[in-house]
Amino acid sequence: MDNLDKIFNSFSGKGLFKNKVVLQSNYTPEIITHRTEQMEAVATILAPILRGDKVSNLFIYGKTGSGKTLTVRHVGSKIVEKTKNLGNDNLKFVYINCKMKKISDTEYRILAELIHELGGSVPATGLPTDQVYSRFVDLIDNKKQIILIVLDEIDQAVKKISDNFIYTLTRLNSELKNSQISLIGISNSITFMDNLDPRVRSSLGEEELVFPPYNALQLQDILKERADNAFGENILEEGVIAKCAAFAAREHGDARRALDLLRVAGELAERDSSKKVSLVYIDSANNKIERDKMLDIIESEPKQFQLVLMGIMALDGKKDYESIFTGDVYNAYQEICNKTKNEVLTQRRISDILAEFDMLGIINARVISKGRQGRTREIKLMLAPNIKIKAREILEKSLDI
DNA sequence: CGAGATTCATGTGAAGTATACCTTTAGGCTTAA
DNA sequence: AAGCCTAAAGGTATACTTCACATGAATCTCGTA
Repeated sequence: MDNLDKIFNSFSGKGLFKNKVVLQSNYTPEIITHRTEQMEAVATILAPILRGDKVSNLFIYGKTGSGKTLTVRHVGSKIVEKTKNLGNDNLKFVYINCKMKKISDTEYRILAELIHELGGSVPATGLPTDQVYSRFVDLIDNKKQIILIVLDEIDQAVKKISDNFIYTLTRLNSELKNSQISLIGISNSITFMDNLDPRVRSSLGEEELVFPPYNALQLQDILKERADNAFGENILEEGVIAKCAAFAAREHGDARRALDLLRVAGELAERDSSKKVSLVYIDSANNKIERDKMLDIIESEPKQFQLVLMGIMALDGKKDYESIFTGDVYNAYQEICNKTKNEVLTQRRISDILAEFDMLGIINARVISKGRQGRTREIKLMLAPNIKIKAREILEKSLDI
């Protein structure tokens, strides 16, 4: 039997999964475990919508994977359903994730996305921003309705743009004759509100809600709940769920992470044509997730960013480099540009690119002063060895080296 | 020997430039009555 | 005459450049004990 047969066989038999969708991150379960309190709180705040009243703006904190998005969407869709049952269609529920790079990292794009979600359309660029606002107003204000806008990862948006975007949005209410806008902001940084314009803070923070992270036991409950649907009988080895929960609990109780772990572990086991998901698969799953995330980021980076990264990788690990400095990176980068016939950018720009890599966690850079030898960034490549190799392959392929 | 002054290599902010799109508008051409 | 197409004019976003100034500790300088 050759390898292909083996691969196909492992898929043709009944796999380990009964229903894999349940473990995917965009799946919305019917029952949301350990979040009843928060759901009720959100519901209470949103309830006035049923009487057609405007509701307070809501602000929600909580670490990633603490069920914020899930809860809000769930309550949102319930309330939309409810209003429909009451014979109204005067509620629009719009969910926007400000972090998805393609969609929204400028005021313009968020607005465009908003309009798009509401059934309108705007070009990707070109209009004066205030024109876009007036289009938005036109679109909304043609009848009496309530617009409930959820801005997920709002801290990202504010960081990239500025907080008067939110201010404008809240102020829009005074321009609207018929409809009303309510905002729900979701953020995973607790400190986010602190450095906000006071006016914005007071208008956005009319109601606040904190989602505490799940602890390991709660994570276990969530995992069990879903694993029952996702896997067949007796597929999971004893302690698998506990281990997933423990891993995720270590990462500030990230439920999404826990589910991913379980799913990937299942996939790996299946690929091995194992009959069971055993504990070791969780470790490999953990590595794989880490790696895939990084490699995805690297692959989708623009060309110049990749060139810079290539420069860093060329220096990384060389004996004569105790630590890497901006100037070294710039030289290596120039060399690579010349070799690959790419345009060479200024050092100023490279400085910004390095700062962005730092944000992404691909490198760790800190500004140090070397006295007479001036000031510079001390750069460390933060990729695990096995990732480095893969990353290099990806870069070479994409840069055509 | 110690306090300031210097200095280096870059960080960082502001403002400007080039390019790629977008809308609006006006003029010219086609078309149908 | 109405309708349609096209090109020019006037905007914006994005990625980058240019210019100018800010930094902060090792090192130098020089007065003093």
